[in-house]
Amino acid sequence: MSKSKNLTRSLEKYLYSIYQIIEHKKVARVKDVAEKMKVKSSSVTGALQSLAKRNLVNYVPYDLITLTSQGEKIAEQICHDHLVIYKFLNKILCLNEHTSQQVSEDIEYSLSKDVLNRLISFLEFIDCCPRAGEDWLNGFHRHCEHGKRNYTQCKQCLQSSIEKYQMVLDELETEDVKK
Amino acid sequence: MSKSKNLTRSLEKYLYSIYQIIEHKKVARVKDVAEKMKVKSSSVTGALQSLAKRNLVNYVPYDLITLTSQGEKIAEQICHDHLVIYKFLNKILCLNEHTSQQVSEDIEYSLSKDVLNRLISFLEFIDCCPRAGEDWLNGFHRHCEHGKRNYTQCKQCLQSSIEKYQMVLDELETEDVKK
DNA sequence: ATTGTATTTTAGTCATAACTAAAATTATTA
DNA sequence: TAATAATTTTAGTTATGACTAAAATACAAT
Repeated sequence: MSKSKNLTRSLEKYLYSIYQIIEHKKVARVKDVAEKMKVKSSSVTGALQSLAKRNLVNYVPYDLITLTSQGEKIAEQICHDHLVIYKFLNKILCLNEHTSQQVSEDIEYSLSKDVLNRLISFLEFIDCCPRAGEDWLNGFHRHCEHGKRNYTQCKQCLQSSIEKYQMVLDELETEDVKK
Repeated sequence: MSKSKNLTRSLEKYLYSIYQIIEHKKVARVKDVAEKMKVKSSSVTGALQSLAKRNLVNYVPYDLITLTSQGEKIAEQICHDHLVIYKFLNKILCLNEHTSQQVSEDIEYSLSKDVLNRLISFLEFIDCCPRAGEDWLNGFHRHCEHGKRNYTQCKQCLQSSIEKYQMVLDELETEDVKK
């Protein structure tokens, strides 16, 4: 019933933080959330009351914090979306773990399902397209460092690509024959 | 002096909207901003007063809205960042213009210079790496529609890639000889 | 069990950023 | 130019989400 629509960005972050704390430390207390979110405990209480109204956490004053199944479902979704963006930033754009983590948390809430699905597809495609893959990404990372095209490396890359593609073609041929 | 640090997300959006309106219609009035931002005129007045305090707009009650050179500089930066994200969403992820526009506006404020620069590099790389380019992107767009790898198309793609790479290699060779 | 420390909550404040309704100003036109 | 229409501003309200300070509760330790 109560859609995630009503959830503000701030509350989503609280929910996600609680989920993570429970994952790591088994139980979550107000203090943990306050520390994680760099916020005062009193602010956490306010958020908990809001989340409880929306049936996402079981709020009992002075007690440990737990998520309702609904809250857990949303947190898992957030977690998943988060990971997609993290992977894109870290694996494709080759940003360090810390930056990727940070940015993916900030960004996530403003991305629609459309965009997230395209990112997932893109990650898949990089993995499965013979023209992309690890070595191609390494090419990109060199490009980031050196700026412009390096002729020697470009030649080497294309030569080994031709060999690799030939092999993939042979494999595809074999699979075709089997059928 | 007064850094963009003080600028809230909301005010940045106002600044950007004003900039765009001036670009398109030569002059900006409160009403235009209100319409563009889907907000009441009274909210615009409040924002203008805030922006004026930060020396980003020249606010004279009842008069036309103009940007200070400082405000213009920031707006241009926003515009630039915006375009980078738009291109990534539209050209690489192949999202339609409307979605790309929408999302890039929402997202932009949560991306650091690091990320934006990497996105720029990535767009450049897609353009200049012989293993990527238009036809490769088309491959990705097919992948988005069909889901998994299509053997026939994969074969065709690899075969024509081999030919293309050979040509690029020849070109590189020629350039090498010149030197 | 009482005292002292931790934690959590309540109550009240502040800033942002939207809103409505009414007043003020500017523009239009009869 | 006087009246009407359109625009803009002011004043006051609301919700979110942070904060502080003080009160309430829980936990530990003597």
